[in-house]
Amino acid sequence: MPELPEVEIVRRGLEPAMAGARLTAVALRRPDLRFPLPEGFAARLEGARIERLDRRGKYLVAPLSTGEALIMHLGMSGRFTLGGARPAAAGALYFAAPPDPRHDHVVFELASGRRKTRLTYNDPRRFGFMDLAPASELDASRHFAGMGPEPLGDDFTPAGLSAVLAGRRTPLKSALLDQSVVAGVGNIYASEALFRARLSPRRLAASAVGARAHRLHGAVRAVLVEAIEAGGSTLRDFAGSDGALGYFQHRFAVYDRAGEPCRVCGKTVSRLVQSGRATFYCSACQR
DNA sequence: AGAGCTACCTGAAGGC
DNA sequence: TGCCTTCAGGTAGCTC
Repeated sequence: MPELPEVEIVRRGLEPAMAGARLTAVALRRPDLRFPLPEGFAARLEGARIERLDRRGKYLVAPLSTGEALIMHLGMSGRFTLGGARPAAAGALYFAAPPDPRHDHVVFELASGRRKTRLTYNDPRRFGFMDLAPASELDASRHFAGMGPEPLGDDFTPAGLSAVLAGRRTPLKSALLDQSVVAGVGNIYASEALFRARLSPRRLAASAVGARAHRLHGAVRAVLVEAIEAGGSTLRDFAGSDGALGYFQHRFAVYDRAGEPCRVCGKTVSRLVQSGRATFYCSACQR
């Protein structure tokens, strides 16, 4: 489900409830998500105060008063439910979903002063995962070592992008999905960014250097910023913290639009499969 | 070393 | 209506 924009929307929704709160209890419905949870997971969390809620690529990272950080990845279908009061729209994060015993895997009890909140992690496909790592060595942790620059940060530059693409003999679309090239771009926004950059997804990555990399750099940033501003993309059931649905999907230029006319030139949008994932593009606009 | 495939797991949607 | 197949926003780990 979530790529960088959706994870960022979730982060913004959860942060007010999580930052500064204390974890008073952690309940595990099963010993693993996609991977086994780390040894003593609940015990290492209980009693800790959450300092902040950060994002790195598609990961959420919560540094704790214990010196460890809670690392969370939503996989394809992970979602958080905050509170326990009223149903809202179905979503990745919403207040008070009905209990789902089959897929509510982790339940955090939070306390801020005398206010208590429940945060539930639900994940039908169970591709998501959680981990703990020393907060001071996060960059070296197995999840973040080798991860590329944050696309909205200063470390992501046209020259840097050009340099990493230069050595890659893989289709440009596949390179964009590689989290070591740039963090947080997934299948939707890879197609969308390539359309904006007018670059073919089939083009060899090594050929997208110089001015082309410059265009791609700008396109990646623009599409991610706009998607965040739109509250993310709601394909099935993603929603923000207040239950609001993202609406960026209405602005897709090519994603999931195979057979429909290109919004720029009118030619039919094409679909192909690269590295096992669907790619959408306009063969007239993108070269 | 780098690139490409498969596995992982469940639910939704489409075809018949 | 129901059964079957296909597809889905993720990453890790295996092959070549």
